[in-house]
Amino acid sequence: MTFRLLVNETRRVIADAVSSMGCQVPDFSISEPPKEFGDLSCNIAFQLAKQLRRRPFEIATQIINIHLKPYLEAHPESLILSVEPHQAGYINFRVNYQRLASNTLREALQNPRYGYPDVGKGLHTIIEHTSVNPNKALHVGHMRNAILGDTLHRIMKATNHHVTVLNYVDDSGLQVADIVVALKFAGFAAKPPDGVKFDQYCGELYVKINDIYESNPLLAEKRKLVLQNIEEGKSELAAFASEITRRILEEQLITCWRMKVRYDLLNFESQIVVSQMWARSFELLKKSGLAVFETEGKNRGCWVIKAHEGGEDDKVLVRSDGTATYMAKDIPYAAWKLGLVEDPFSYFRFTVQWDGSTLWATTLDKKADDSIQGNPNFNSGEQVITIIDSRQARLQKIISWVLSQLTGGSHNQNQNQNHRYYHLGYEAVTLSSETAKSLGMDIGDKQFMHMSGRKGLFVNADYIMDNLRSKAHEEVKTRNPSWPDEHVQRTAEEIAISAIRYNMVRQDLDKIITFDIKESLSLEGDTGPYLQYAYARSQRILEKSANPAVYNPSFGMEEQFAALISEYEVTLVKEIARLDMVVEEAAKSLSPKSVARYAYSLATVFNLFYEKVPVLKESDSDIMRARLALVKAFGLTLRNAMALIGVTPLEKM
RNA sequence: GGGCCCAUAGUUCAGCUUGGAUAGAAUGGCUGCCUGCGGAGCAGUUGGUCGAGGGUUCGAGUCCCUCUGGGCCCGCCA
Repeated sequence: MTFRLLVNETRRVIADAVSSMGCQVPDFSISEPPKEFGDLSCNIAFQLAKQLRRRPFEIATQIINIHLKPYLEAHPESLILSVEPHQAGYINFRVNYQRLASNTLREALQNPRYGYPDVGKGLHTIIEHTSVNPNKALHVGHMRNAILGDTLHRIMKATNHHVTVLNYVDDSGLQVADIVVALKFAGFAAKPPDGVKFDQYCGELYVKINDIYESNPLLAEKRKLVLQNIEEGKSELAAFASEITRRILEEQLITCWRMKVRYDLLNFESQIVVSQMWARSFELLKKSGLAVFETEGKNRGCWVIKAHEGGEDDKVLVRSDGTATYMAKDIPYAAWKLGLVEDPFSYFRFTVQWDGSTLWATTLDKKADDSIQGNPNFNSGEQVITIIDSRQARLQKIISWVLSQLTGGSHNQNQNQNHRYYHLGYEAVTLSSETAKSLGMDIGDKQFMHMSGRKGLFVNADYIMDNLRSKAHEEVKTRNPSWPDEHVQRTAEEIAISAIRYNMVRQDLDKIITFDIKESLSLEGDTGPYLQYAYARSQRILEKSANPAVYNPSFGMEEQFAALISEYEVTLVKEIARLDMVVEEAAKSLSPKSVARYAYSLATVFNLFYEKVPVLKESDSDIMRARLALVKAFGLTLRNAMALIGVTPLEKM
């Protein structure tokens, strides 16, 4: 909190100074300079140089002498200690470090929600992620989606958004029919071999049956029959299909929960289809003039969305035979998320998840409704974020535009702040040349290969987690030979999950992740376990300190924080002070990676402190107490940052 | 043909939204540091025409334009 206070004060003081000089206040930045120049730095003099036709250094000197120094004299309570001009033209500030340390550490020690600013003010935010077709097991590409979505959910929740997480289940498509054909008509065993999860088994059948279609037109015919049955929804085949998708879905959820991902609601496509939501949405589109019936041209007889910007084509919504296209089917769901159509669903408790929360599911059976007491209010989001890979960007852009028209705002100008639909896209996870080779694909000179579920070219999510766990198991075992194996297993699993979660969020969304099985096994350097290790180290110090009460803030030891003056302590305090600004930025710009970056940086700064500054071996007991408080505050801060990215704090590892 | 994204050290990436002080990590290679609060760590060293060219600016990795290379998208499929 306090770093923000410092920045705010600095910004305000400078703006006041400039306007009292009779100048227009231009855009200027407050940033952290290389440390020899101070704690904060301002470029205002550069920005004014042109307007005033004078050298930046002169301007900086004038601002300081005439305005800033008198301000500091008049305000001894300021967080700013001193201010200096630099030849180059910067205005450099030094912070009143004792004040910063005491404010920061007190806050970090006392506030369990330290670093979680109220950005959302309760804004209802709907996040959809995962949404894997229920015909296969998750692969590493799905992991990126689920982990990204879950991390975003954690960040939004921490910043006081009222978050609802949706997982969309497309249970009525061709991919589902394929599994039914494989099990019913192609002679594959109904049960997977021992040790193979049902979703994984079906994923294999999906590959095989698609191969078989090419040489067996009879089965291809069966596929059409099955699809028809599924869509009509009454037959025994349809019941079988829904049984299969439910079983696959349950297996997929086990994998997701293993990654510490959670949801609030499952939406089933089949129910959206029969709920009449499409018909209602279509009425809305017609009424608003967004859907246009074509009487001539290549789309004659279709309802289309007209192109509204360059480079786009008209988009067919309803074919000339009256059926809705794929994109059209997404509109009612999106409209439902925003509360633009009446909610046709009842809700029932599907199951309880790993974190104790209830996972709900939609149903059209009113008698099955569990939601009478305390209506969960899943839809009508004020802000809707849909996480799908960037290949869908074009369609999502159209949907987003259509919805912005329906809510009466201009999407681009955010005129309607209360109904916002965002597509959060991210680049693909591809396989490295080495990993592709291990799957039997030689890709020659290419750097990477795109995965394909249908061709069987993918790396299974559970396989990766198992691999990581066994690697972590070895490491834990050698370091803790006396631990019971069950405890080693549990710890190894936590390390594995943290490693993969960190790995999936640490880089930017628009960067392709080239997944390499061997590289993914790293537990050193810029990884999740690095954070856990720094945390565990801090906890060992606290555990070994003779009197745990020494870091209790109620001892009135704030003045003692002034003893934390080595550059390592100062750097650590300043890093701790930054968390809430980082989290705010992450929530506003939907940027999970910023939190990962920060956590890594915080852990690095602590490791440096750990190396250079003795705590338990310090002979001055006042200084030791202050350092213990710093270590405690660090641990709490890192823990809060790790919680946002789903990296588990471990006492020992 | 049209649209979107990427290009920074051998490799994987920060930094670009909001231009500013010697471009930072990790990893790999080489070298040190455990009778010391946990060596999953720390330190040193190696390694960069910030894809190319132009422009704007007092100042460009960052903004604009062009080009090159790579990826994705553009159906009355889903």
